[in-house]
This record gives sequence, structure tokens and C-alpha cells, in this order.
Amino acid sequence: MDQKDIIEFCECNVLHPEKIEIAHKNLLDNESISLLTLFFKTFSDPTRMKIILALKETELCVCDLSAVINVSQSAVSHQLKTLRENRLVKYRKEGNVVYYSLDDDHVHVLITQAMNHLKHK
Amino acid sequence: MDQKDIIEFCECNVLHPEKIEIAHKNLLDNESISLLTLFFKTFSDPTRMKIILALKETELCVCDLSAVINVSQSAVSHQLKTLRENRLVKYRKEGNVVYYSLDDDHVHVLITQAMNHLKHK
DNA sequence: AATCTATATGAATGAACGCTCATATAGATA
DNA sequence: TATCTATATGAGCGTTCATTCATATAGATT
Repeated sequence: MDQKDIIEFCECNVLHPEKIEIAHKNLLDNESISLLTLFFKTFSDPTRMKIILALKETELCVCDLSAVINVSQSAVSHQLKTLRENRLVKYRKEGNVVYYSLDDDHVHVLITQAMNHLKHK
Repeated sequence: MDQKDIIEFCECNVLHPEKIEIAHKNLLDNESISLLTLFFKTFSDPTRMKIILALKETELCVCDLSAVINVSQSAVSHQLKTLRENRLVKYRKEGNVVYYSLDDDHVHVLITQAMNHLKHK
């Protein structure tokens, strides 16, 4: 890393090179940062969180979801699109009814851990 | 749960009572949902994520952070405020220099797991 | 005391985004 | 074929929020 790069955005002079070196090693490339933050953003909306929680044990059609989490069909459908695009849910069609389910049960481990983190604060 | 509540926001009729029952058990109260989504939202911004990554092993002053992640001092300071309010970082003062560090190293377990989740997609 | 420096913060701006409303689409039924 | 139903989606609206710019503050130095 070039020292010139380091101070590009810094208007002050209290730099700790050894610490900066360590910190820099733990950074990720922009691609990874982007993927990571987009992933977390998916979980940052109440409606999406409720959908994920509702689907924990069972598949549900859009109407079921709308009913369970008390949100309009349109709003649910829009958020399901986001969840689909982020590969968090998958679906199957049966006639004109669409059943959604979790694409990866593992996400609930993450949510549980986040909950534990919050409890211990 | 009242059946009347269930269908309040639902314009259609394909309801699966048994599935809805199961789904409803896995929902959380609004307070928990709110805490959870706010927590994840904190991790959904690139600047905040970089700060957390940079602080993984070592404390850094605001100027160091600004330099390491290449973001203006003001932007870093604003995001540090958010992180502070969410109890993710703590700080100590030494003269007019403020050193920030993680308030809970455990968050890196979560980030690592999210990364692994993304890798396997 | 006056000045310099590191950090904090209020206001303004622009972009992102979640919801509603209206409508489209596709499958089912008559 | 015509209609009904479940779901999807585009447009518009209001809100949230990350950044920048300007400025405030507090500690250090002269």
C-alpha cells in the first residue's frame, strides 16, 4: 500500500502506520464488501424479516404470507422479488398459486445468532 | 390468533390454516423484529462495514480510519456515531485524539458466517 | 491568551427504497 | 371463449439515509 494513497482523504496527521498496516490486512475487496452489505441489507427490512421467519418451517403461498404478516399482497410480492433476487427464497407453482420456501435454511442460524447478540447487550 | 385478523390484509382465499399456524409460531413480536432489522441495517452500509473490518484486530483513531478506508473524516465520524449508537464500537480519548475499537468482537463471527453463506451460493 | 489540530455535528442534497394504487398476466373454471 | 382468481409489476409518493460542506468544540501548543 502506498503512503500517498493512505493520506488521500485524511486532513489530519495522526497516523499510526503499524496499526494501519494491521487494519488494512483485514479489509476486503470492494466486490466482497458489496456482496456482504447487500446480503445484510436484505435482512434490514421488517417485512422481509417477517417473511423469512414465517417460512422457517413451512412453505407458504403469497396469500398465506400476506395474511400471516399482515401486509398487503402487493407489498409481500414486491419483497418476495427482492428475496428471490438475493437467492433467499425459492418457489414452486401449482396452478396459479405460488408457494415460497427458504432457499437456504442456514440463514436462521444467522438470525438466531444476531438475536443472541442483542440479548447480551 | 383470530381468523378475522388473519385475512385483514389478504384479498385472496387460498389460505392454509395448518401452515399459517406453524408460520405464526415462528414470528417474533414487533419489538424484536425492530431490534433485529436495525441491527442488520447497521451492517448494510459499505463504509460502516469497512470500519468494522478495519477495527477487527486493533483500535484506530478517526484519522487512521479515514485513511485506511479512504473516506472523508466527516463521513467516518458520522458513521462512527451510528456504530456508537448501536453499541458496536467504543472509544477512548487521549488528548484530542479519539481511539475507536470494537465493543464486541463477536460481530466478526457473524460477518464470517455471512461470507461463508455467500461463498456457497 | 491565541492559535492549531483532531473530531463532532447541523443543514442541505441526492439517491435508495418500501409502500400504495392501478394494471398486467397466467392459470382455472364456467 | 369469457370470466374469475392468484400473483407480479410499473409508476408515483414519501421517507430514510449517506455524503458533503461549513462550522463548532475541545484539547494541545506557542
